[in-house]
Amino acid sequence: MELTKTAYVILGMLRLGKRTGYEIKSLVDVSTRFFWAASYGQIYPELRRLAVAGLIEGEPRPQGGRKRVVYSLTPAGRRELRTWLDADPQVFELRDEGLLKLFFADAVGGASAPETLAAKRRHHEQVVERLREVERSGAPEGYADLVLHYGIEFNQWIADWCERTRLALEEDGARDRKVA
Amino acid sequence: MELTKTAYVILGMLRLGKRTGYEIKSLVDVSTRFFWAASYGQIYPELRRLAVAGLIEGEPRPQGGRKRVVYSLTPAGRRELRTWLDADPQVFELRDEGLLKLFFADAVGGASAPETLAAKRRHHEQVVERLREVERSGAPEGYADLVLHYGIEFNQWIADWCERTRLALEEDGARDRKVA
DNA sequence: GGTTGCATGTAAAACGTTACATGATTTT
DNA sequence: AAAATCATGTAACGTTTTACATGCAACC
Repeated sequence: MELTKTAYVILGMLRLGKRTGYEIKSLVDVSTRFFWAASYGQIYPELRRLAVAGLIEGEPRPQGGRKRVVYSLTPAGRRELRTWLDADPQVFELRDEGLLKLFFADAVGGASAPETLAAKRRHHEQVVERLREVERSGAPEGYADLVLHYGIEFNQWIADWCERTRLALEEDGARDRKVA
Repeated sequence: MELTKTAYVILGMLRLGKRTGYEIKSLVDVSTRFFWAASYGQIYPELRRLAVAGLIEGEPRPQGGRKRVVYSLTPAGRRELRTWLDADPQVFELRDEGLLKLFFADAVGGASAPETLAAKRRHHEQVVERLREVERSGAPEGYADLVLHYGIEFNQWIADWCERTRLALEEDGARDRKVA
């Protein structure tokens, strides 16, 4: 792989038409952000690099006195996107502080596990709600819709696991207290 | 938060006794790696910083001519770990290239969605198998066990979603071909 | 005698976020 | 007139990975 993953996010976001860097960022923020984020600090320099590499083309389209550049895929960029799409996905990374806290919850002098589970559950239920709002606010077509549903079901599954596990822990605790 | 998350991984790994940097890395690699990784490049410098800050203590324990330092929590370090455990988790980050490819799968000239789903499924099923091996190779106690089961169920859920969705796509495709 | 495992460490590069700076246009 | 949005960009900072370097000990 020669291009960064951010490059593919940009190529992908240009697949359906011309976009400015600002529009790309806005699209990312309402769609891929939940599984692949990108900041201005990545997007603007990457747009330059992709243009130099001939994978995208930028044309100045100022609106009034406001400078503005819209980018579009070149045939080479479209091929590059296609090649990437046809290869097996490589990256799946997770950073889950809640799970880390649960893992260490046997550390002396505390009973943090149920509260950690409750907090994690709250977090994922909030994500579910935000995604449901995205869902309501205009149905995205095709695969975006599929991915949105994945996000909802995925976060709901995690929230449910947390609740299920928290209840199991509390039952264990109750049994222990009864036995003791 | 003043400490890095890596610092808490180290404090947590020291909660049950003395460990060398090498042992901490080995523990991470068979346990938290799936939701929180750490490299030597993070661990060794962080051990220094934590020792300077008085949260851990290192004592030289060479074995033969091989230099070796075992670290343990100080009371301050134990307090710091406890405080962190009692606070709500902040970080939940995901980078899922397969989902990104699925999201863009409507790009011209390809039918990559089912193959992307199949590849993602294979990946998560491989993770499930690795985790089941960890499970067999000695039952971890307490919350580590809980987290291990989370990992298995979580990856299995994703694998199942992929298969379910892939089949739905193929049915749609079959119907389209019949109608057309 | 060679390979694997134990053990420590660093340097460079890559990656990513945050904060800042600037200024026009549109909406309230 | 103010606030929000559109639009571009950079600098500093922090994090993380990768690759390298070193050497002893244990096992085969």
